[in-house]
This record gives sequence, C-alpha cells and structure tokens, in this order.
Amino acid sequence: MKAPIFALVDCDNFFVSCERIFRPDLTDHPVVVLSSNDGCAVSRSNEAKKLGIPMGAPAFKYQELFKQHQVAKFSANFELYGNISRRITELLTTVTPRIEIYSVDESFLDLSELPIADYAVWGHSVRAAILQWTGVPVSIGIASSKTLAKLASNRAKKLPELGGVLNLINNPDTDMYLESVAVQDIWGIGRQLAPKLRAEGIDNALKLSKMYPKLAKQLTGIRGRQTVTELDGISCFPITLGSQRPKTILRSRTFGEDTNSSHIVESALASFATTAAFRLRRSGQLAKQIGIFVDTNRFKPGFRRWTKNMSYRTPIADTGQLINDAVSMFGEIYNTGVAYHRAGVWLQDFVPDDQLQIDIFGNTNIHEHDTSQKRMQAIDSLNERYGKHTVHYATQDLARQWQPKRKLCSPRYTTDLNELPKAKIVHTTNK
DNA sequence: TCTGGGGTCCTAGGACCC
DNA sequence: TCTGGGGTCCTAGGACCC
Repeated sequence: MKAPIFALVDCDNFFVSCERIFRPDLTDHPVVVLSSNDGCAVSRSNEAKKLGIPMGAPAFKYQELFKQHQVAKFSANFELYGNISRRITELLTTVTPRIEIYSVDESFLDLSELPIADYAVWGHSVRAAILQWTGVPVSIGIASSKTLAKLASNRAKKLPELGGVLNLINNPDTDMYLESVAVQDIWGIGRQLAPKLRAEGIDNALKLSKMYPKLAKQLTGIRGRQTVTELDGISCFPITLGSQRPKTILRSRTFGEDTNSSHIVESALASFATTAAFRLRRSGQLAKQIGIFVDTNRFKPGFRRWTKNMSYRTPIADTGQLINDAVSMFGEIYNTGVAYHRAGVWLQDFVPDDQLQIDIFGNTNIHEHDTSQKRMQAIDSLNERYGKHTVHYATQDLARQWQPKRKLCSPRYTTDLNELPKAKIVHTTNK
C-alpha cells in the first residue's frame, strides 16, 4: 500500500465568489454575504476582510462601514451556492472518484494512486480548470495528512506568491510553513484548546507537531493527540468515500419578528418538520425520536429555551405524523407571555428504512407503516416533478409571518427558469 | 430596531448490574 | 454511623468544524 497523499480543494470566500459569477462588476469590490434575516456576515471578499469586517460580524453594527466603503451586501442564496457546489464536485469527480465532500465549499481528494509527476503542477491545472468551468477561485493544499493539507491550503490562500496552490510532499520549506501558522488556526484547535497550548509555550504548528503525543493526549484529549500526529506527517484521519447518512437532522430558524402567537410558531414548526422529514426520507432512514425547541432572544436579558422530545416504538418518516407531534409538544410548553424568537425541530436515533424491526410486543402496525411509506413517496415525487410546495400540509399555511427576512437576495440564476441571467446583445457596426 | 444554521465526535458522570 | 469494587450503557454537554 502506498503512503497516503491528500489534496484539499477549498473555495475562496465561497458565497461571495458565487455571487460574483453573475456580477463581474463586483470583482475587486468589497462584498459580504449575510446570514438568515440578514443578520451576520458569513462570507466576505478579501476587500471586505481588509476593511476589518470579521467573520460573523452583526450587520447592524457595521452599517456605517458598509455605507462608507460601498460594500455590496447579499442575503444568503443557498439554492445558488448548492448548485455551484455540485458543479465543482462533479468536476473533481472526473479527476478522481476517491473524493470526500467535506462541506459545501471543500473536498478532500485521495491522490495516493494517481500517476502525478509534479503535485504543484497538477494542483495549478486543477485550479485553472475549476476557475474556467465554474468561475470560482479555489486554493489547493497537498500533503501526507488531512491536517497538513488543510494547513497547506490555508497558506496557499494567504500567500499570493503561491498562486493558490501549495504542495508539502517532499517540500524542503515545510517547517517554515508550519512555523508561520498560529496554533489557533490549525484544523482541530479551537477557542478552548489554543490558550491551553499557548500556556505550554506552543504557539505555532511547528511546535505543536513536535509535542509529545502523551502530553498532547493529556492536555487536549484523543483528537488533539491525533492532530499532533497528523502535523508530524502521519495520517490518522482517512478519507471518507461515498455519501454518509446523517445521524441527526435539525431544522431551525430565527423568526422575521418575535411572536407570541401559537399559530405562527406552529406553522414554523410544521415547516421545519416537513423539511426535516424530507431530508430523512432522502437519506433512506426512519427516526425513533423527534424533538422541538423554542427560544427567546439570546442577546436579551432573561434568555430562555424550552425543549420537548418524544420517542417512537416504531420508527417513522411520515411528515403528517411528525408535524402532529411537533405541534402537540409545543402545545404543552406554549406560554402566551413569551416573545418567541426562534424555533427548531430535530430528528435523531435513525434506522435504515429497509430494516424496520417488528417490536416484540406486537405493536408494529405493518399495514400503517406501508401506507405511510407509499403516501410519502407519492408526495415526494409530485413535489419533485411539479415544484417544492405542490403538495403540502395545511398547518404550514396557518401563518407564514415567521419567515426570516431576505431583503438583499440575488436571483436564483441557475435553478429557476424565471430568474436566469439576462444577456444583453450589443450591435456593433463596422464603418 | 437589528446578532445564522447545521453538523460530528468525545468525555464525564449517573444509572444500573453483579 | 459504618456500609466495595468494577463493569457497561446511556445521556447531556463540551468542543470542534463549516
């Protein structure tokens, strides 16, 4: 077996880059993409970063700066980003089928078995192909472990002279690159572990790579020890091929406005249960547990959260049943005096939908289960064919007022025929 | 006035059992 | 008032990620 070699392909400022595909006028211009309710900056162009807008910056605190520098703002348009993301991973799949889609904007590739003479040259050609075919700039890191590949792509992003690609395989400058990465910027080292390590005098990746594994385990737990080993060039985290089935599914939103209306909250919960159940069915699973939560505003004094959950003897994926249970659980905790700010539905404790166990007390109603499965299949295929909300449950319609605000949303350029980009034909005449 | 959403894995401690 | 030791399983919460 050959020594493992990984590439991490990481899109630059992904959401901003997606918006720029259709707005070339915004190249070199500061751009931010805002979260739900246009609340926080969740993606920033390099120009916006230079203005000092941090990740997660609350938009209302930066309005002045936005105005002063004419920062272009967009509400997050996940249909667009999801579509661009799929185009990129399809392209990468033609490079090698041994790919792990790590997130919407990052994929690991296993290069061990590929006949590549020069990894840096290979990286630059992949980068150029993605830019040409999708318009999205990426950074590529190549190394013998995932953690080092992450670190390499981070350097490739930050150091312009690298042209977006850094290979650390047999690279004599590896120690220099490790030394230039602060301990809190290492994959797997977060807000809690970084100060602990700094207190031990370990403030960069090179020092961490030389830490005694025993001490690392003691100080940072098993994952921290593995991170140390990975930085030392020995792979601990293998590539995960194929699509993984989720272990929990959560759907939640902050409301457009706080509300104390039970109808509005019920309508929101019904929508969350619907999308969660659809995701559950698409993953080929049934759930044994459903839970709900409702929150007040966490930034206001007296913040509170209420939760409720229930288990099913026979696991289900039936939207109607899940809506019913979500709404009735809310009925048990509803309080007319509360300003509800946010709510959510989660599903967990899954089993594959082809392995329904008959419980020993004879409580499993196979007939009801089969009827439900067929009903759901019919609804899903109608909605796939004729559009998302063709068939839905009435509870969702009781009130739509809970929906978050998205005042600055770009068109769904690539996924809705009515919102295609318009081309302007310019006639030129030769004299 | 205005502060996102969706995940995974690990660990400590309690419940329970022998 | 004293009243073992060890194992497993489960769960809540912590820490991390994008």
